[in-house]
Amino acid sequence: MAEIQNMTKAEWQVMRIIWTLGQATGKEVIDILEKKTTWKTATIKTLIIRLQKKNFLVADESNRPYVYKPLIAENDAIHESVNDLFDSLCCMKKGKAIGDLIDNSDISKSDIDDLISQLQIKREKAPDEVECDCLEASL
Amino acid sequence: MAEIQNMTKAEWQVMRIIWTLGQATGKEVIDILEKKTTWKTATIKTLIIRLQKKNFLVADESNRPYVYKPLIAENDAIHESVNDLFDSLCCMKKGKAIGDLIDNSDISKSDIDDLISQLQIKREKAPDEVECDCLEASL
DNA sequence: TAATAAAGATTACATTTGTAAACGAAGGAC
DNA sequence: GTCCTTCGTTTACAAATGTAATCTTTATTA
Repeated sequence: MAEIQNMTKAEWQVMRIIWTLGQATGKEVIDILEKKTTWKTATIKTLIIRLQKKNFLVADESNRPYVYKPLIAENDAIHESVNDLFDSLCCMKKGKAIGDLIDNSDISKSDIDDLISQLQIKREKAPDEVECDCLEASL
Repeated sequence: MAEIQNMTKAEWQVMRIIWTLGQATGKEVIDILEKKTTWKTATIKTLIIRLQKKNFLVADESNRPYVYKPLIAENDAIHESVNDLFDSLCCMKKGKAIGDLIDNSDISKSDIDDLISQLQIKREKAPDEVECDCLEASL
């Protein structure tokens, strides 16, 4: 039970809108995504339906048009997907990968401050070396 | 030309081995992955073939057994895939997402030091706020 | 050199994903 | 109340992916 499926990139775009608005009708999602993408209405409808099947969205059907609400918090979804990707990286490379992300992301001063203090604390117990695990049995 | 395809998670496991070894025969890859996974030999062979078709691997066929070599550097592949994921996140959330990754990754002291100084430099020009772009046309 | 083992190539098939058209039901306009 | 327009549901279909068996060629060994 509690089928863990994953969200595709296309589905993710739909979720972003609903997360940001808190909830949304199909039309709201469609209007926004037709500006952001080249997708047809029908495509977006399909994505909404798939998100419901995957239990990422639920429709409030008490009124029409239906109002869709997220069943997963944006932060949780981000946590899942980012860590899922990092799980498949060589653990020796993760530090540099994070550096690469920092390079390529806009981050606010206050977030930067948080990251710096987080790193300072982490540093105390950090190992001198992280060993590559690419050839080991585990996955 | 220069078809940009992406590496699936399964394919990524194959590449990790070849990156780590520098190059490898099919048998080497198979031996390692049969320990790490439940995949059958045939499955792993398929993955190797697909990686060749996608131009991530090339086989040196001058001798048998063939020796497979990467056509993309591990760091470049990591760069591609992490940034590709981050591209679809709400830009306001990226700082916290990085914090989450730091929490969940083992990072060596020296990598942490590098990250801290990188952040200190970045801080100078960092904005006070990063605006959410989830509803904007752009993608 | 005939038999066997190993390595590589071909084929297979279900599921997921991208992308969308067509169809049916509800609500609004006349 | 009938007609049109939304909105939601069903169906469609190709490409990618996970997962693997089988066939063929090369190498090894008796």
